[in-house]
Amino acid sequence: MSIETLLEAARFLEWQAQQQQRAREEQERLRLEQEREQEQKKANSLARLAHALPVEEPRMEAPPLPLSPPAPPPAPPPPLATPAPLTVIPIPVVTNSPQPLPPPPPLPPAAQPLPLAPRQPALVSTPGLSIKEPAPLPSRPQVPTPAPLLPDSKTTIPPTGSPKPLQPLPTPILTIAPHPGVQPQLAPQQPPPPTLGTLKLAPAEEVKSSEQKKRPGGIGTREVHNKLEKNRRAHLKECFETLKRNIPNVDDKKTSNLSVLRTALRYIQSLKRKEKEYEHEMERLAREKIATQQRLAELKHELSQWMDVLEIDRVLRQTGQPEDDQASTSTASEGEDNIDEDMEEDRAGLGPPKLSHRPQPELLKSTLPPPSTPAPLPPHPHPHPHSVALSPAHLPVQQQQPQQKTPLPAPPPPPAAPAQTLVPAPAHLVATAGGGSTVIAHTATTHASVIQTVNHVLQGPGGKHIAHIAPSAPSPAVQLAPATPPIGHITVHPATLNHVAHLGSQLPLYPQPVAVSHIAHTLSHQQVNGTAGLGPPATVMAKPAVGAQVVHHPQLVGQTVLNPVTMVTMPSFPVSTLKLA
DNA sequence: TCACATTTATCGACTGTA
DNA sequence: TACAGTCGATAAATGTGA
Repeated sequence: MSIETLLEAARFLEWQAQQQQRAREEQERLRLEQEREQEQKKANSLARLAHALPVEEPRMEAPPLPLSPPAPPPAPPPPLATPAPLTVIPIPVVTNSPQPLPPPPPLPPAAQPLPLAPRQPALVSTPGLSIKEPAPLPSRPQVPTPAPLLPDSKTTIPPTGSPKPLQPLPTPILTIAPHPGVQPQLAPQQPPPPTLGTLKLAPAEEVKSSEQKKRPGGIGTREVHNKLEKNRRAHLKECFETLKRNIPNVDDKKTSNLSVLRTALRYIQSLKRKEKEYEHEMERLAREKIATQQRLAELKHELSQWMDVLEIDRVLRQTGQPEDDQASTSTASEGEDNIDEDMEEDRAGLGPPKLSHRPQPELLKSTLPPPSTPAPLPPHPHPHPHSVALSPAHLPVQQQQPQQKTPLPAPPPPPAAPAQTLVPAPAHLVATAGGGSTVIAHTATTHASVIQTVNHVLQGPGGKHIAHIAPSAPSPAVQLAPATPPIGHITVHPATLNHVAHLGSQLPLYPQPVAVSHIAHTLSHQQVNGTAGLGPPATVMAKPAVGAQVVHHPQLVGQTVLNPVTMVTMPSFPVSTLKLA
């Protein structure tokens, strides 16, 4: 059992390779046979036809049909393809031969009323000759077409095992129909060429055997059985040879069947091992591919974020450059002159009508991240420059400022500020973010602490300058950007503060006085960057919402305020986003 | 030439299928 | 139940190396 299975398995593997070779051989042989038959035909004159018409005609017809067309060149290709079928066919041929024979017309003359006559030739001829010659003819045309090994192998297996397979063969191919009748005839002709050792039986003996065979329990059955057994052994031998051919490094003749089986077993096992190895390799490569793709996606995502940041910076620089000059570029060295200028600027920037003209989109755009990338910023591995401004690290700098109390003059309510002063200064903040201005942005819930910090820095007499920012509700900034998504980072511009102050005065949202403290004109970018000397004394402007107010902190005059402080109330957003302690 | 191994042939029994 | 096919046992034939 196991041996056969192994044998078949190995045969299947090899069968493909051998098919072509055998097909060629078979093709050539078929050609030779056809030619021979044709020659014989020709040799046999029409006169002979009278006697042998029945016998010869079938021969001629049968072979010619399949062979004639291929004979020139074509015949070989299809039939040749199936070597295995050859082995298979033989067995079926024998079995079938008896049955098909009776029907054919040629038989009647030679054979008696009994079917014995027809059977004998078929039986005798088929066993020996049929095994290789007759079978190949019909089978080849069929097999070649089904190129795939499996089908062939399957076909081959059943035929060998039982006659039934033969029937399928004839059915599929027209050639088969003639085949059964022809085979018996072919057998007699081919016996000489076949060279199969099986043909020991003389025709006469065959006849006897057939007759006896018909007798129940007679010798004929024994002979038939022997023939069948011989065919079976031949087929088995063929299979071993096929298997041997498919096994590499096997001597053609010095290996016994047993050694062939052992070698085949080892070979199959090695192939299985290789297959597993390749599968594992494929799995590994697949995993690597997935990991690489994930990494690529991450890098792309990161790159896109950076591109967004760079784009924002670029826009800010383009739009905020003037503001830098006006607001942050001013230095303490400019002295109180700057204060006046700032005041004027602030006043100019507070104009409500101007506010409407103010390019809010730019402001929003500069101050707020694009809607598309709102959330990512906080978690972003690389903190945005703006976020640096929020870093609490800046607060100490402010706290280090001299704590001098300065009376806060009550400035008159700021007139409507021109829109020009509202130039968004995010660029300024960005530029100075590294070590410059500090923007204190906070929500309503956190602003108090910020204010305290500022007050601490600006501790003035009476603390009148303390800014008070509306605790809740949308801040002016929010109003500026009502539809803005949650803010990931905050950028504040003095001009915005102006807006805040102004809006705070106008909007009823803040019943309480709203003030924005802005410490500006401390250091220019250059100063911050160390490219310029200390500027004029710092000034602190407190701009109460109700009645724009600029608070001048003389205590900061002459002080180097590295981090201009601006405070603004931002729309509420997760406290976690605030980096302020 | 002999011993051994392998292959081939034969026989009987068994199994599966129509 | 008959038939076809398979399998195991046995003997004969064949091939090969000492």
